[in-house]
Amino acid sequence: MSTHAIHSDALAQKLADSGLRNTPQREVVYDALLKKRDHPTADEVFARVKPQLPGISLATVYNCLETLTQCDLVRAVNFERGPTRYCPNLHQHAHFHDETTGATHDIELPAALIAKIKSVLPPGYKADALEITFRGKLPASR
Amino acid sequence: MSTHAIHSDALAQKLADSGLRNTPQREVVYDALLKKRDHPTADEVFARVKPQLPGISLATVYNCLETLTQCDLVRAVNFERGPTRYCPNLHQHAHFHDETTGATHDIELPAALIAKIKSVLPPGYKADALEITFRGKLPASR
DNA sequence: GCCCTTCTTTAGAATTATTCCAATTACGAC
DNA sequence: GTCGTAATTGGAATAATTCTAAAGAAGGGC
Repeated sequence: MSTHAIHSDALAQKLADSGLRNTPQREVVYDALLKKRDHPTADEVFARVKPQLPGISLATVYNCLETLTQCDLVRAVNFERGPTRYCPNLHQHAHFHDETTGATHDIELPAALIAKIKSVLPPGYKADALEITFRGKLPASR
Repeated sequence: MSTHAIHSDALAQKLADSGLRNTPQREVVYDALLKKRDHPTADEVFARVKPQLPGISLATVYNCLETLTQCDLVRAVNFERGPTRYCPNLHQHAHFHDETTGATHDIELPAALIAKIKSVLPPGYKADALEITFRGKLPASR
């Protein structure tokens, strides 16, 4: 079974779990995120799926991204006031936002560190989500 | 010397350092942030300063907040797609965003932990800024 | 297979937060 | 005082996203 098929199954499964239908639009949007993991914006996703589904609308892309986020297949990421970006990496991870290129890199976080960070919360605080973002410049040589 | 005067001096000083002028608008905006540290939006700041300076415009509030941020007197904070919020706490700290009330609480971070977090970055990555946000629910009893 | 209900998609209008712009207004230096 | 720059103002403009109403599939029960 190809990687694509595995992911496609995961999509169908997760959608079914939430009582939602699998549609061509949702498939191509999810596919686009998996194929190029550069944290695209909704607009960028729209541009990427258009060739495969010329009739798709931007509103649908927004709908699909929202649905995928709800199903925990995709994570929405925000950097300051910029447009929301989407990331199919479900692993708990941080983001490094390169100010020179505007690119975003995933930074894996050891589970122990995450636990340690959550432990600074005062008693009674319970975190459902933890968002960690670095901002900086990468040497141009990369 | 009152706390206010100290802060007012800090404002004048920092502005002068950047070759900027101190204006009544900048003073009341900064004052509003210091007086009620609940991470207000630009709109909220606008509403709070209006009584003291009825002629002030929303554009000016945005300008002042931007200026204060540039001078490192204030930090701009973003939660997902919401409006930018402003925080006069310059201490390195994280934010806890309470999903029930929408309130934001500052979480102080030990310097050692910050260092540890930064140390997970691969070689070559240099972080100028680090943003840490928790999202969750606080017991209603608070 | 057909009908009914529900879920999706679509195009375009509407909204929200923010920035831009051009025209005053206010300082500070000389 | 005058001049040049900086700051403020109101309104128009923009960007990203959401809303809305209508049309289009898709299953389930018969």
